[in-house]
Amino acid sequence: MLTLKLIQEKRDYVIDRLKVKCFDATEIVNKIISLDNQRKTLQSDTESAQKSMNEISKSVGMLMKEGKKDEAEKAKTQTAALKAKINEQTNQLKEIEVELQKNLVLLPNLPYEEVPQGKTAEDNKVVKMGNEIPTLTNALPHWELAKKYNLIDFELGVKISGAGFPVYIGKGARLQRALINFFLDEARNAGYLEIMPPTVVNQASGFGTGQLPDKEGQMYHCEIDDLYLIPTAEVPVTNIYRDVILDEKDLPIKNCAYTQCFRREAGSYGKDVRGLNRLHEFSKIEIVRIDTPEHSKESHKEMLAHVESLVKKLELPYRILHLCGGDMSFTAATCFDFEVFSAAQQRWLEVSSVSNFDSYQANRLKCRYKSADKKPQLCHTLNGSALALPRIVAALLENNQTEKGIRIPKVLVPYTGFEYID
RNA sequence: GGAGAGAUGGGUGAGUGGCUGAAACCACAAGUUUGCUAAACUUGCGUACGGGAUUACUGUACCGGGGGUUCGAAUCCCCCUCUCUCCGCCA
Repeated sequence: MLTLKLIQEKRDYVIDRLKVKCFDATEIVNKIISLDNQRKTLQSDTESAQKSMNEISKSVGMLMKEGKKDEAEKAKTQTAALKAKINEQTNQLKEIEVELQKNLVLLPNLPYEEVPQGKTAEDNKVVKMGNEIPTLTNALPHWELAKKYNLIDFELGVKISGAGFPVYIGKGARLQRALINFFLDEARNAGYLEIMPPTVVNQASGFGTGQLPDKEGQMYHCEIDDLYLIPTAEVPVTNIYRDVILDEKDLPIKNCAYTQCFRREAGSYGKDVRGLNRLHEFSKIEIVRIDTPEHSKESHKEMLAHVESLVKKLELPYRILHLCGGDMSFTAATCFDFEVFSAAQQRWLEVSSVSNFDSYQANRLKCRYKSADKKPQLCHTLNGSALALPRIVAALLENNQTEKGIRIPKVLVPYTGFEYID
């Protein structure tokens, strides 16, 4: 969430910036400012009452010690009214703070200046394209290829779990493992520390990264234990730094993690969900960075370069989109999507989203850093997929189908141990 | 699942009603000394939100969370959560 300080000091700027996200913040911002001002007045008032109270209490102690019982009793009688006042005001303060908090979480993150104007995915700006789109004849979509070569059994998944939980078999399973190892190795070579986090998290973690309370319905929830299955490794890996004050010299922190990801995808159906296009469970390697405000943009560039190197090495036709204000997520300050072209479906498939959250997420997480003799200040957090497997697999299968089977990109062969799926 | 113990600052850990935002030690930072390193010594070292010339300084709150008793609570009482140990079960 945005900081109070920013809203107080740059009211008009905040409202103006949020217009890029097609969000009219005027009302909420005004409410927040008025609540905060009330809070300040009330707080000063309450604190001065508390001060008097503390002084009286102290004097009672002293008088008792000196054996002046009568005077002590007399002092005690002065406290009742004060106490009532303090109680009442403290309750009011709490109410105001709750209300303030409620309003604060309603405001999306401010988009950076360079974010394109626009409302929908149509307005996203293609900033780069790479690798040739292959021209295929009689190309099969990946779900048919998966059947033909016995790589993925979707029906079996339905039997065991339900739609959206495919079963990978033989070379299909090995391809998964190869991609996971390839992506992790690439990340490690780029300086990321490998983490293997839990895939089930508590409420506090869900709140920290912003899935809760707004996107509650997107996560699987184990009610008995009140735990959530993670929709992305971002959740556990970023929450490592919840309520943490880091040392400036430890930044930037660069972590990566492979996890299974679980998404309910409530409400989506139709041809978009065919095959591997949209799943309830899938594998993803995520890169996460914690950085200083001064360096986070540089970090973001490096992450984009890393993700681009992956799709390049996999020889997949790709394009990079700078998301417009309206299509960006609630929490992002700027975001680039990577899409690969799936030649049989003739569609671009999103395989990565690389975002800078500025201090928005850090403010929720209370993730701060400290330099020499300065006060702690909020970090910037960033993350991106590097990469999500299913759509990569869809594109690999479709684009590389040949007469003699499906060709594995050179860079993956050491990982798969085979050059063709046939 | 059964039984017990515990939760204090970055860490270890003292503290059974006021002089405790909190001893001591460790870690960390700055300085002094020594030819370097090390050692020794000195000093400093929590967070949040306020007030303030936004420097100095200063107020309030915070000892797992919430409530209560009291003029006054880290300390007493109640509830909750979590952690640890032992037993059982088990990958």
